[in-house]
Amino acid sequence: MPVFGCAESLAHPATRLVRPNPLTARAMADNTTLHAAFAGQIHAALDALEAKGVLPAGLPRHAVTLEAPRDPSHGDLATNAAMVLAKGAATNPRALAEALVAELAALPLVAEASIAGPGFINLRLADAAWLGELGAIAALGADYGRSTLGAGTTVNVEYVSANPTGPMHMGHCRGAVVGDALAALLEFAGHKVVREYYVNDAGAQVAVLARSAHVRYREALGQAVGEIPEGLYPGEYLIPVGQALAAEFGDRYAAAPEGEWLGLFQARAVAAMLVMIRDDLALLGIHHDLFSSEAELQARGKPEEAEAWLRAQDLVYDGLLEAPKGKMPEDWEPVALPLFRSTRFGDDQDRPIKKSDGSWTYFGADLAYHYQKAQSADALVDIWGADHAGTVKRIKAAVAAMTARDGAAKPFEVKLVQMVQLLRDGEPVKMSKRSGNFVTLREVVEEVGKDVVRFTMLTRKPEAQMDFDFAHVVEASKDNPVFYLQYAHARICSTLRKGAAEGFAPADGALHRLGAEELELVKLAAQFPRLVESAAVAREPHRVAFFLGDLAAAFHSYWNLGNDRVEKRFIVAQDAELTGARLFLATQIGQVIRNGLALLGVVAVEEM
RNA sequence: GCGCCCGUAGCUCAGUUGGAUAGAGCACGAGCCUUCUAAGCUUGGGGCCGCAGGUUCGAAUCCUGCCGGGCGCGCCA
Repeated sequence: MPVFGCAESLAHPATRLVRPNPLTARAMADNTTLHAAFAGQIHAALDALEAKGVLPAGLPRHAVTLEAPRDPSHGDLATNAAMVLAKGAATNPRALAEALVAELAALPLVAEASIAGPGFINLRLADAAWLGELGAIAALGADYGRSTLGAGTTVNVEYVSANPTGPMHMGHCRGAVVGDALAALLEFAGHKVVREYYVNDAGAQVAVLARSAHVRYREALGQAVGEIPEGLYPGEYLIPVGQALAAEFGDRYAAAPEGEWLGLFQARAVAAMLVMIRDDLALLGIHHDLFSSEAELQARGKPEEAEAWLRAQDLVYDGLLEAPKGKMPEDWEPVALPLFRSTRFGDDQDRPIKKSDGSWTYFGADLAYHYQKAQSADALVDIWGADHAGTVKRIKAAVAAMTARDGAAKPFEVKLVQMVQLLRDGEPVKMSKRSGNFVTLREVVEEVGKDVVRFTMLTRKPEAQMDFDFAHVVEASKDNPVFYLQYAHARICSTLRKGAAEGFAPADGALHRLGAEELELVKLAAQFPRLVESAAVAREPHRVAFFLGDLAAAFHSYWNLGNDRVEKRFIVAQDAELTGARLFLATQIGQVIRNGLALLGVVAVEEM
């Protein structure tokens, strides 16, 4: 991440960056992380070089980075400043690095500053710097890692948005979890977040739902309906809907023409489906702030408004729809339809916003819907299944066009979530849509548990395909990342319990007693605030899961030192001072694990 | 045919948005339990980062073209 890029300046206002020594107890209380503090120090050092005339004033610093080197032997922090700025300073990287090192080495918490390779500057921090971070974790507790990066701007995250025609199934699961974790991550990173669900209650699908409910309604009235007709939803979940309709309306609509009951049954059935969907989502701990109805959007004339404005801009015109590019339908005929000029924004062809019967296409309404969302947010994120990848360009085009209406176009991203293949003992689980025999979210959550489902969905980057094997995700071994992480936390808790039973409490009075191995653990945990920020910027919650895996591994590794060396155990009975410091360390590592798991919506268990 | 995603150890995947000698788990080999949970840890071998060019101080990462896999390509949603 650029030290002085725009994200960084949002997060850490200039006043903080120029503070002479941010690494003080007071700075810690302000939630200044070590990383942010040293970004400021480098800035200050470069200013000093400018003042001395070593560096020309005003060189762009956006490419300057400060990061923890991959190889810990290189030090705690590294910057490429000398390499990046050497050309502009008309000198070579090493000469500039030497000048910069002289400035940085003088800082109180820098133990060592050295030049490496082509001109990297490696900083090794004093132990006190890391021990201070341990104190910061304790002071901030559940807020450790919380960032001001988002600067209070509002991000609307739309996720799930499954058609309200049945229960949630596993096809919806990954997007639901990724969206929900992303929402939590953005909130933690300082954004206001709106969690939104778009209810497609206006299209052909919900008419089919209403007809299906009507069959179940007649069934509830005692009619023999036989097999559910082809093309309708056969699922048994509509039986109670039919019963409720029968109880409410008696036989009034049993033989009535469709026109008399379709709208009514549709509304009743959609409402019932939404109750069911919310219950299903609640099983995963997912709660949206807002359910937006497509039918309502249309009733308020929003698509018409959008069309009128787009026509005025010549972004919608009446034209001939191009033939589909793939396999050609036999009944294809060219028709004139109102088309949005998405080709101007890189799409392959212009896209219809209305059907030939005058009703809105999904896209036509969706365009107006996104404009509606943009009015109350600074940025939009949609989480979609990969099967909708083909429509990304048109909606991005539409949002760019529509939001330009109010000034600059709003940032808008579509995150595609790839398919999950369900396996049972290595064999694909067969799903037949025709019979309505899909694996529901509820079944899976009830079988393996909420935490397992959520964590597993986040153990892969969203755009990579994933297998979900029922046997593997509940396995109690280190092969299973959910378990591995929970086990680390449970170990910490059991250690604290045992310590308490023996009369020891965590204490920060003698943290200097902690050795090199303990500091390694602290250094890793201290990466958490920066990780939160980079994961939020990238909109990638899975990074939190991977970080926690690394932290758990480091913890288990440290723990096992005690196998061979009794003096490295957390509880050293004859040394209360050291035990207090170690238990303090354990407490704070546990805190970071909890904070990370909280972002993922996973409960940290205290014993297993 | 076109668009999007993916291609990294035998397998499953990370890779800090362009940084230093590309990492972890599984599997395979060798070790560690009188213990705060061995449900764990240590250690060894294993790589043309799909291929070929390009951009620059520097590429697994960015650009172009191929190859292979997945998803999609009606006025459906």
